[in-house]
Amino acid sequence: MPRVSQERLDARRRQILEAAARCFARNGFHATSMQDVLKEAGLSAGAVYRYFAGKEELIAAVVNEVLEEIRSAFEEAARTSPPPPPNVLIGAVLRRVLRAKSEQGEEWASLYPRLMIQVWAETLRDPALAAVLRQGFETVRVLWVKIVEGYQDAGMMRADIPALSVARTMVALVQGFAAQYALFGDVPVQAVELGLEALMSMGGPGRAELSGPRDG
Amino acid sequence: MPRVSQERLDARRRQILEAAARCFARNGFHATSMQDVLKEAGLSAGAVYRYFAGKEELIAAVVNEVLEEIRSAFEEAARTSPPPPPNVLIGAVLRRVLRAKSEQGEEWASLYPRLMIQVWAETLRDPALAAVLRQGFETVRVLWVKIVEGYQDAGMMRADIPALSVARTMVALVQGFAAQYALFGDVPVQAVELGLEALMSMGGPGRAELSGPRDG
DNA sequence: CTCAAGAAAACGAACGATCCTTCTTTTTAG
DNA sequence: CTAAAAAGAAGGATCGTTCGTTTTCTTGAG
Repeated sequence: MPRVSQERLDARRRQILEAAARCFARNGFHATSMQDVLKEAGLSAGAVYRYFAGKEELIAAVVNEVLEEIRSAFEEAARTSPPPPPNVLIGAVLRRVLRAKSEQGEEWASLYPRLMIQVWAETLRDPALAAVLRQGFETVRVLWVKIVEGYQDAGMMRADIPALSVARTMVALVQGFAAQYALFGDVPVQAVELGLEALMSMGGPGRAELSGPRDG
Repeated sequence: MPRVSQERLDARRRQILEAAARCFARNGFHATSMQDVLKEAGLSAGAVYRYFAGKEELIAAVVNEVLEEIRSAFEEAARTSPPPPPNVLIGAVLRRVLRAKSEQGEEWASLYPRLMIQVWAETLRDPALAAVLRQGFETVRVLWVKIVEGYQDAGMMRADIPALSVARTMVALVQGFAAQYALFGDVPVQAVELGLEALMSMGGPGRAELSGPRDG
């Protein structure tokens, strides 16, 4: 049985996957050709097609890895006990995603944020992927809703606002900052942490006077 | 001079542009073929190529329209006097972008959010577009920094945090919510407004005790 | 008002290029 | 030495674009 060792197979597979991920992060799924991936991986077509049935499967593999990474970042941050305030929580998720370069030490810090945007774009044209993403966000939201309810029960936050809305807002903040990071790169995570902290310091504008910066 | 009337030419051009926008929002820039656009517009290749030199120019035109729309949404909201609190400001931007369907009454409410994501994806592979986007966000941030400084000067917000960080955070919130809207569709703008209002009610967690949900 | 003339606008088949994939051959590992 | 793994040229399909032809629309004369 002259087959090659299993770790060698796994290594080849990961080599291809990471090369594809770099290409996709650079040019998107549909603007990168198979030959781009082959060149980036330093392999031939025959080699790659032994590990992946086609381009779609390659895309799916990268997408799944990205989603798994992001989902786990949200969940790990949510597992922190006691639950940190929102700005710290959001900072933790972002740092986790940014730090998660390739499995090995890798160059590009914004690889996952970039891939995340590509995944979003792909989600718009693939209902099945949209369902997966929806499910993932649902899971995360459930976790974060509990944390928000914790804030409210402890009297740290107004309790007359649905926790779901707050959780969605916090997730949106993570998404938006990650997008900024992917697009412009030069944004420290501390900026959101501080920015949200400042917003949190504004105190509820009561229920009636939303528009007056001063009251008379 | 038997040329056709100018409005007819403009109408054709917009017909093509809107058809392309719908296709791009549905499938992304590089996964939609020219024939997809031709079919959506109900025109032939010869007709389309009389108005646009090629696919790249078509993409550029759609991209510019999207960026213009979003930029103006940010700027119009910033022009409100007196400056509303952050949650209202953000809500205004989002409602403006969501309401801006096609020039004419159109079907898809999430057309611009969808295109925005496609534009982000394209930005990752086009440095020139990245520069344009960076410039646009820079302009918006300047406007919003002034508003934030207004909050701080009025004593509504902690003044020891850079206004730039707060502005970036608010923009990130808009971006993130728009992304959620494009991806899942079923999110009312009110959710962010309320969510941020709740976050604003948390009161600054001081400088030392960030982790304790209760104090002893 | 009718109608023909001419130019612009639209058509759509066809071309070269590129894409993804396959398959035979060569190399490599056990 | 053998079978798996990798190579790389070739095939079929699709892409963006061009270009010769047809249709449409404006204009000016009758």
